[in-house]
Amino acid sequence: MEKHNKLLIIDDDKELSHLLSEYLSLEGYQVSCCYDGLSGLTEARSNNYSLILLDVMMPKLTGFEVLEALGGKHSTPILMLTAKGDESDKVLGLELGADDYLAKPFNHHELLARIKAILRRIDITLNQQNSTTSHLQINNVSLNHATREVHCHSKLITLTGTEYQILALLMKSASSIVSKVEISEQVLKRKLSPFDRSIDMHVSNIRRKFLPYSPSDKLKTVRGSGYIFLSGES
Amino acid sequence: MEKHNKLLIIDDDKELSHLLSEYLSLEGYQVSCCYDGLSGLTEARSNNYSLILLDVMMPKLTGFEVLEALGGKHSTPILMLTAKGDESDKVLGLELGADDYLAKPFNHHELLARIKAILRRIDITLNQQNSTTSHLQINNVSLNHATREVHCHSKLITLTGTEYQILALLMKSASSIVSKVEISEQVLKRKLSPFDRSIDMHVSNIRRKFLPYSPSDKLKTVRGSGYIFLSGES
DNA sequence: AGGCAGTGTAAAGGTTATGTAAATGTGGTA
DNA sequence: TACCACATTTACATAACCTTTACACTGCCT
Repeated sequence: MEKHNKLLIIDDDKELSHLLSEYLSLEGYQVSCCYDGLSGLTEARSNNYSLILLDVMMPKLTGFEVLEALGGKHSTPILMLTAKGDESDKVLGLELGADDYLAKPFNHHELLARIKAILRRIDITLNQQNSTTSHLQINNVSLNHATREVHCHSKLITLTGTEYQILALLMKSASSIVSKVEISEQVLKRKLSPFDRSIDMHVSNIRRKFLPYSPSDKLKTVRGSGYIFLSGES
Repeated sequence: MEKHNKLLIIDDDKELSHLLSEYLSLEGYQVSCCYDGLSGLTEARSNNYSLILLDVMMPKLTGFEVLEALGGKHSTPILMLTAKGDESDKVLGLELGADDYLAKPFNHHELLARIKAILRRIDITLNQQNSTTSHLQINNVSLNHATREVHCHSKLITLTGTEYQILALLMKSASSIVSKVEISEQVLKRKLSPFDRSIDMHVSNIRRKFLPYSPSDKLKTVRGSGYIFLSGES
């Protein structure tokens, strides 16, 4: 993952921009400045920055107008930085798509902390998405929830939706018994009626599909209680 | 993509919690409350919430201690909400992993706007992941977002707008199942009604157009779940 | 041992989701 | 208006799947 360190400051107050620029550079950021809304908008659209610091009161185009022009779902996060501490302005800015809103004069430590917080959240979100692809692996059996694929000893096993859900449930509760009542309610979404053999059939089918790849039966029957996924054998 | 609407309030001030809870419920959020840091921490760890509102001054465990216990990279975003408006406290909270920091007493419109801003940024980050790239290529299929052209083995394939969007969505989410509900909402911009066969038709048409150029079917049906773009074959 | 309830599983039956051709609807354009 | 491109609906065939049935078997009880 590339590092987030390119910042864009859009503010007509050159003195403040330079101060900020200097401070943030020392903190390891690469800072560019625009001194009016119009050129700021163009730069912002380049999608070349990790975060934008945006002032409201500016010639040509106000910060709010820049926000609107970018549309509410712009990919670069925006921290508004303005002299007007008015509550309604804050709400307006945030609703127009800003990610944060800091009133001037501000503490530069707080600004830095807020910049870091926004960028950190993006990193966490991105990382999390990749690991969200929940892999459930026990011994030589692995489930991929995103693709609904099951592998045993790296061989693909094709299960139906119901079979997959039952296996997933048993693996999730590995080493503890799962009753047929539970399976019926959670997977089949119905009460278990006295002579319903569906679950037995599904379990039987799962076992058959695993047979060529696995010597030992992974799904153990607990007579009168339910089934259990065995974790502790090959 | 599921909706972000579960909030957790961790605050020992029951009156405020209830007020907030009521207000946020009206705004469409599903709100839970914890009245001390310890139970709050447990709930927070459940990973069951879209966002957490966290107070600092609490019995048993302070908000800062909760933050530290969660670790700086917790997946659930946290908005700190506290009576102490001290600058250094803000910085501390943000550095410990909070995403935002609002001092009591606060304007409830601002709170709502800040909640929305955080959740919106997460949505944007997730959606954006691949769609930013104007050129998407997987195996021998390539999309050019700018011209909306599709090539397979360098041969131009002409798709209609809807077909293109469906293919793009499937490719963007390559290697994970995309449900018909998602396709309907994101491409057709409407809820999927029970006997709507439009998506099947579009997929069928896409397949037909690819047929002359590609031996293997790239769009796999996952019965009962949706479709998935296969990446890993010729 | 005998009986019985629970289980394994092959086969049959029924149900639902999907593939696709064709008909129909729709919005834009000349 | 007629036409075109496209989206949607209809209709039917098919495949995938789930459930039921039937019978054999197992473990457990007396």
